[in-house]
Amino acid sequence: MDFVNHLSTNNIKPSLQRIKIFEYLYDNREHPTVDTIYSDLVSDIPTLSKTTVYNTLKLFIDNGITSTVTIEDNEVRYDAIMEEHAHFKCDACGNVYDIEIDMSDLKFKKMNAFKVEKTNIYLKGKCNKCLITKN
Amino acid sequence: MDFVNHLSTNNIKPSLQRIKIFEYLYDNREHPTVDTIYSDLVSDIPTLSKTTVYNTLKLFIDNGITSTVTIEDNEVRYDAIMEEHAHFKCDACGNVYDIEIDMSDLKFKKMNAFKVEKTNIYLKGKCNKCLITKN
DNA sequence: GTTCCTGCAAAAGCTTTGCAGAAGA
DNA sequence: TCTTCTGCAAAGCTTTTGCAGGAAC
Repeated sequence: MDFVNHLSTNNIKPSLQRIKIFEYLYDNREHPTVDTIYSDLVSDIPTLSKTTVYNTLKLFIDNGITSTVTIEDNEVRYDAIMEEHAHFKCDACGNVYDIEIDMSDLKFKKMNAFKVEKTNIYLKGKCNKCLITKN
Repeated sequence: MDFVNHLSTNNIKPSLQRIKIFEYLYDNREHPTVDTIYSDLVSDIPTLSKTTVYNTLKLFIDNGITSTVTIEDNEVRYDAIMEEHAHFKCDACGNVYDIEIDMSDLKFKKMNAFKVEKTNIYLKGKCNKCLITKN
């Protein structure tokens, strides 16, 4: 993926910090938190600050190239994939996985009067790896 | 509903604060935040503190009679209904509505290896009332 | 009397804001 | 040069913790 071009076409000037942060989000599909993003990138960009990470993520969200994942109450995670999909968090290992979903399967009762613009689906349980390890 | 009995059967000693907080949650289905619960109850119990609201909600959650709703990143809401249902938040008026849902309609791909223990579905859009008002 | 509950005050986190200097066009 | 971006420091919020007094049994 051409990150510079992707940022530019979404009205975001491709500064080094912005490129690196988006690249990180795109490559790390475990839906990192602000803290994780900062910690992992600060070795690469020693002058990086958390403020910039916050600023940049807000910019990405405002321009529609990133979305937030709040599968847990006390942590906000970030996701560079904008196609509709569900998130699954394993209670045991803490990893968050993407789950493909066909939204057309979803049928809600009493919804005729509501205009749904966004659907977020969060699942919790045990992932394959942890189920095998435990048994 | 007999709140005292409901708390007792769930191993929660029914103090005044606990009864009032659960009653409030049960009667106010707009899924209040800690702040709303505190503000609305402090006139009834003048000595009430937010610490107690936090303590009590944590106790309710630990004992399975309340769950959290994090439809928005920056606010945790609370819900006294434990049956599975979806939540719909109206962007316009900010209200959160309960939506009945038949979970058996949900089909996920690639889920054969995962053990799903909890499903949270959050919808956003415009509610009936706001759609009518706007047009 | 012993145990549990409440709530004040302080601490701890996370996120936002203000602003000055740096970088880029 | 002018505009935009970055990042330090401080402020603002929400939530948690420590602890002492109080209530219940």
